[in-house]
Order: sequence, then structure tokens, then C-alpha cells
Amino acid sequence: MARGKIQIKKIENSTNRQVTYSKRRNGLFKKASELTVLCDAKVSIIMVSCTDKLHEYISPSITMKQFFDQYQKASGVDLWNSHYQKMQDELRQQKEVNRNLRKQIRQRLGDCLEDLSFEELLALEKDSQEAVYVIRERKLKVIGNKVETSKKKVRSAQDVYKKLMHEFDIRGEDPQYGLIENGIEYDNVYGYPQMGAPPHILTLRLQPDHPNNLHGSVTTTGPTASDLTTYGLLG
Amino acid sequence: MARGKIQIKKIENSTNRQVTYSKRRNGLFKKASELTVLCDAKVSIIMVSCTDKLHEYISPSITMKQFFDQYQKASGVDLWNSHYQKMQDELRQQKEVNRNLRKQIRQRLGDCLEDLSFEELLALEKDSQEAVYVIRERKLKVIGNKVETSKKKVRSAQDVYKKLMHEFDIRGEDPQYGLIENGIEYDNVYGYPQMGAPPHILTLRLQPDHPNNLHGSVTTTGPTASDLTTYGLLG
DNA sequence: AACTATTTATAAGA
DNA sequence: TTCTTATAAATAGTT
Repeated sequence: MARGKIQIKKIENSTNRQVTYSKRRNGLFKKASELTVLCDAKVSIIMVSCTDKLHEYISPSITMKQFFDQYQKASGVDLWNSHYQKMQDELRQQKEVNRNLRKQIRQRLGDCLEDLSFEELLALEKDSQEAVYVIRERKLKVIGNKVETSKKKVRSAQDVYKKLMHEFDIRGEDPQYGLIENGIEYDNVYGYPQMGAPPHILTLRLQPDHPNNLHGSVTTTGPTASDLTTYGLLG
Repeated sequence: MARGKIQIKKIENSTNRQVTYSKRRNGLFKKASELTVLCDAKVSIIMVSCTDKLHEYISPSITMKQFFDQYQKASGVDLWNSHYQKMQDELRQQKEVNRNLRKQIRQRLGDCLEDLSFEELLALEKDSQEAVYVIRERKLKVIGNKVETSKKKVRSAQDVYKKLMHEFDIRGEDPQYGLIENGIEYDNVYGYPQMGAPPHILTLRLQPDHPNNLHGSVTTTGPTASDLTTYGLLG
């Protein structure tokens, strides 16, 4: 554009081409930077020379990555998904599997049964019923454990009480005996020789630890012999 | 650059700014295109105006994606990893969900119950038992439908048979009667006046469609009146 | 969107 | 590469 007009076509002289590339590149970058300031815009320029050198201009206040994200968002062009096709497939697959699992759960809860064949329905019923039995057994076992623990606590409390009583006996202090008269119930609770026939007060003490309707569940399910034994303590 | 020099600073008048943006954008793109041709280079320009409009120039013979790939390769800037990270997180999360769902299913099948609290155990038992009831009801409904269908098929066959018999009566052809003697069973099956008391042959015909132990299931669950009615047909 | 006076960019030469 | 400079091109302000 000076010292003679030029045709816009590839400069065949390689040196000239290289010089022009350099000059015009600077010109372009300068214009871009002016545009950035004048118009409060964001500009990114990436250039690759015919010798495969890369040059870039980018407005301050923005990163190339932000540009790419924005470009991708605005253009809808798939810039990076193809890089992670495999991962995306895996993700899709996981989501599909999860959907199926959720459906299975819903079916086990009694939803979506119309999607099942008759045979699947029968199998589901069988599975579910068996599961209920297993769950019930587990429940009874847990109850058994809880009762065992309570028994131990009671025995420990018994021991403590006996020791205290022993100390009182040794000291023979009358004023304290007045207290013990008020504490006859405690004597009854912790002082009985065996666990076989606990008085009612014990039930009242233990129940706050077992807030659920154990009685109802157990009687409907038909407890085993050992369950009945442990249950004697509670009721 | 004409009709007076300007300072390179933001144009405050919004209209002027917009106009200048438009003009200079075209100038920039033109320069880029000239550079592309003259120097056999590849240029990409992305611009975002202060009103968040996006404009781009890209040399023919290259795609934006190729540019980005090339840029990433040349600059080593992390353009994809953040996306990759996000995806990986999502995948991890999905797998975690998957694990939980599977565990839930196992628990509903009676596995891994030791991980449940007592209260959860009781809730699970209740849920499962209710699900069994729902599944059972659905099963009975399906059986009912199947029986209905069978009834219709039987009636249809009855009609066909009656028509045939009518034709035979009209023709009064003796040789065919021999066949009918062999077919007494068919007569019994399709020819009885009401569905109330089907002969045993019907049971045998229907059973292959219902291979499961219907009797056991139904008697244990206590069928409703309508269930009993439909059941009469089967056995 | 078109005009145009003026600034800016730059081709060719050094 | 960088500088110079004649000239082409771009564009600010105006219509």
C-alpha cells in the first residue's frame, strides 16, 4: 500500500513474504489493541505463518481459555468433546446403569411393575419375600444383642449397688438408713439374686433405650426360642 | 485517523463506539484476509464486543478447532484439563451413586444389613413387606387378565366349533361323524354351556401358560373374592 | 450507509 | 531486522 499498489495474492518471493508477514502482523496486532481500547472489546488473534510459527494477540483482561469457552458456547462448535469421547461414553453408560438401578429399586418398592413380564413378577415376589425374612431375622438378632447389652449393664449396676450396701453395713450409719427405706425399690431392682424374674421397674428403666414397637413386630413375625428368652426381660 | 487524530482510549459516546467497533472490525478482518492470501498464513480472530456479541474471522482452509488444537500444542496452555477435570468429577460422582444404589439393592435383597442402624432396619422391613404386598396384588391382577384372555379364547373356539357342528348337521355326512367320535374331548372342552365348572382338560390346556406355583402364593397371601373366582378356572 | 479530509499502514528501497 | 518514505488504505467526523 505504498510505493506502488500490490495485488492481493500470494507473494512468491519468500523473503518478501516473510517481511510482509512480519510487518502486517504487527499492523494487525496494533489495530486489534486499538480496537480493544477504543471500543472496550475483547479480541483474540492467533496466526500461523507458512513456516508454521505461531503468533497470538489477546486483549488484556481475558485469557485464551475464556475465549475458547465463550466461542464454544456461542458457536456450538465441538472444540474439545472429541478429545474425551471415551470418557463421555463412559459417563453416559454410568448414567444409563444408574437409571436402571433406580428403576430396579422402584420395582422392589412396588413401582413400575407393569414393565415386568409375568415371570419376572413372580421372581420379584419370591426375592422380595425372602428378603423380608432375612431382614426380619437380622432385626431379631439386633434386638437380641441390645437385650444382651442391657443385661450386662444391669449386672454392672447390681454390683455397684451391692458394694455400696456393703459399705453402708460396715459403717452402720442410721441417718442413711432412712434413705434406704425410701430406696426399697432400688433394692428390689438391683438386689434380686437372679435375672430370671425382674420386677416391673426394670422394664420401665429399659424401655427408653428401645423406643420402637418391638412387641408388635416380634409377635407378628413369630420369634424363635432364643428371641422369646431375651424378650422375657423386656416385657 | 482521518478528519482529525483521535486518542486511543475508550470512546465514551456509545453510538460512536458501536460504529467504530463495526468499522474497525471490518478493517481488521480485511487485513487478516489479505495477510492470509499474501503470506500464505492462517489467521483466526475472535472478537467480543462490549455488548457481548461475538464475531470471528478465520482463514479458509482451517477450522477453529484445528486452531485451538494447534494453539494448545504450541503454547502448552491448559485449555482442556479444566473440562477434563469436571468430567472426571462427574464420572466419579456417578460411580459413587452407582455404588450406593447397588448397596441399596443388596440391602433390599437381605445383604449388608449389618451396615444399617436399628431404625433403618425396621424401616427397611416395613418397606419391603409393603412392597411384597403390592407386588403380590399386581401378580394377581396379571393372572386375572390372563384368565380373562383365556376365557375369551375358549368362547371363540366354542363359537367356531358350534358353527362347524351346525354345518355338519346340515350336511348330515356320516364319514365325518367318525372323526367327531375321536373328538369327544374337544366337545367336552369347548361345548359345555357355562364356564362355571370346566372339565379337567381345560386345566391341562391352560397350565403351560402359568408354569409357576400359583397355588402356594395365593393361599399364603389370602386372595380376595374375585381372585378366588378367577382361580377356580385354573384348578 | 456514503463521503472525504486526514491519519495510518505499508511496499519497496536502503 | 529496522529505517525511510512515497503512496495506498483506513477511518473519524460529517452528511
